[in-house]
Amino acid sequence: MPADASPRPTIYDVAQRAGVSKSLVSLVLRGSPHVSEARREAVEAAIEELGYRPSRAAAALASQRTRTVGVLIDDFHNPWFVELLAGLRSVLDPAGYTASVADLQLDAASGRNPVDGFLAQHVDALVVAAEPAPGALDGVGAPIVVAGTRELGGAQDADIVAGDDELGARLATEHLIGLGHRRIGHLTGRSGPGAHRRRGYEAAMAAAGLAPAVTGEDGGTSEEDGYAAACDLLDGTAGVTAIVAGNDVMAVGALAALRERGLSVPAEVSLVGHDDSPLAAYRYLQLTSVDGHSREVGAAAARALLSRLDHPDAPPHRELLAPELVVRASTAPAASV
Amino acid sequence: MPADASPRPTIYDVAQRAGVSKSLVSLVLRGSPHVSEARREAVEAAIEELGYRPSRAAAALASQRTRTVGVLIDDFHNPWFVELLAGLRSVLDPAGYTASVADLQLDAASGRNPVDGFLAQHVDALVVAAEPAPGALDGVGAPIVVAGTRELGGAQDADIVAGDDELGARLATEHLIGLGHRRIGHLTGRSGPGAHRRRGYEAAMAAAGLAPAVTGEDGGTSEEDGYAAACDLLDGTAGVTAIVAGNDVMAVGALAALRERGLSVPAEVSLVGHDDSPLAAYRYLQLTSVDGHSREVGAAAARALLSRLDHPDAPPHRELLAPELVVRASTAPAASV
DNA sequence: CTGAAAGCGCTAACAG
DNA sequence: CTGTTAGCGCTTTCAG
Repeated sequence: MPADASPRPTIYDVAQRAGVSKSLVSLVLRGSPHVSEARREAVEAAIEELGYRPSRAAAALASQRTRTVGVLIDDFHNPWFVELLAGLRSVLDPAGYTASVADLQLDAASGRNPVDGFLAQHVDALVVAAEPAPGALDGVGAPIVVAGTRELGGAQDADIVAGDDELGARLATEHLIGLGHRRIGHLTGRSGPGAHRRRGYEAAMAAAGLAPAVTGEDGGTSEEDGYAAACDLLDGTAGVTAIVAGNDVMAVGALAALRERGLSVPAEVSLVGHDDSPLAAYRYLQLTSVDGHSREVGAAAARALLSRLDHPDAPPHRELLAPELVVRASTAPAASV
Repeated sequence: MPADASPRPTIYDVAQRAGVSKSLVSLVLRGSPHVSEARREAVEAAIEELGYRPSRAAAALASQRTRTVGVLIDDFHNPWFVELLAGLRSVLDPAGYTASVADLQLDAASGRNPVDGFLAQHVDALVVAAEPAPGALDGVGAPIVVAGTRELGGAQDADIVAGDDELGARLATEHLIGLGHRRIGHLTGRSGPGAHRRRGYEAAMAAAGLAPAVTGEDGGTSEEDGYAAACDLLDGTAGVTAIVAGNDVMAVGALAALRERGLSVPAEVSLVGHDDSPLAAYRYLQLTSVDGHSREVGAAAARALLSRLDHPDAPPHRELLAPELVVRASTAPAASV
């Protein structure tokens, strides 16, 4: 008999070793309550001794479900997704689901369609934490929950869980107004959250009877874009004493623009970021920022997903979580002139 | 024609629609050359019309290989992995392999063992871009390549591809020495790369006949740790005019410590980071940093993986890529006293 | 509660 | 080049 290299033990081997039938092993694996204690232990012992690991592929094929949910991230470079993912997993894991993550940018770079990948993988559901191209989600059979953003790429019946970006920007702006600032600018950029944040800023300004000043509408949301938008703002509008940036990275860009012009933060100009990323907490930056509670958003999205899986025909679930302003050292009362 | 709900089309449906046998469809899928042009087109048309997607699960089960490689990341918060992953995928994708990514931190948080997950998934190989706990890699049947670090968690026969951290730190230190600095400190931290970087720093200092000053050996490698180590260095060693930080994030921590002490960068103290992360390139920071070429490391690791898959018994492959110093605005000639 | 039997959708080894 | 034949390892009826 040829010495087989390492024939992975199968459920069959486990059954034999434990002296039971394969079905019983399968039941134990799935945690069925209809198994006697003695047999369960025998099976578990056999599994342990053999180093047996159930084959996902076989299980998926037989059960027609993978217990895997695909998570679509926009860009691994934007650390925003980490907390979101942690939140998702905090409820998906205990429920026995596995998260499979893909990055839109990376997939685009290799000319792949991540949605196709997930479909080939037979994911049971999709979490979209990105703004997919319109139509990219068409024909996905699985349930979809859009997390962290409110743009559904044509998936009209998708569930949505996101932070209330509009409210977040309003909080930031009101904080500045409360500190006595009157000429407050906003750095925006092309993106779903960006549009909502801008609206929040404008609403707060209008409510206080102040004139809005927005720059960056034609740009993106990177550090570079933040720098450019801040330059436009500072050079175009006189007497700005406070800035609401579209996100933390843009705020760091603004910091450079301010320093270039000899304006100190927060003595001369106050600055608020958005996302409360690790960046904002760095001692060297100490950015006041809006915490969107992404972790909670992730957890809520996962709960929505689970309930959708149970009730495929329930009406779309739409949930907006309230953000919170984290005040650090980049904002201060307006200098009394 | 009855409107079928959505029984995913199978290879069988495709065959029928194209008027060929299932085997032929399978051949087309695998891109076999032994198929006539006409039939290939018929099959492709049928696939298109039906919206057919091959089932990974079935393919994996039947072929006993998943064409998937598991990639173990240390922490999604550390953006270092993004380029590494991009490099990996740039060669894995064209070869028909899929990368499945797991984060050690996240998995630990949910009490999961990522290696187990990959094994259950039947990955064909493992890329370890992290420092796994000793023994965590025991009993993995699949080939392992350690990427980006040189610590093999007990996987003695693993292939290794990494940046030459020792050389990187030497380059950084020599750059500073070349600028006329004599009292140069180093901020280290507990980590594999950290140890190598420290050695590089010490070697360069010794070669120049300078006394080393290292702090942070008991800490980690975060911004906070960098701040603490910098405080220790500045308060413990008089006249430091340059600092080699263990990484960029630590360098940002050091920036805070320097500012606290009224020391300006680079006029009074020069600072070098490591990793050339996006952080270093921010206009507001402009950190001179060591670029480890992670993208290239990733690509090389993937190549090593592919060749290992072809030659399971080849001797271990060990490859160290040379890093490069990126000079920005945080370093300047030592003030002539 | 347990065992037997029938596939899930695909690949692979052959014989036409 | 094509069709047939077996399974891959597991879940799932369905009888015992």
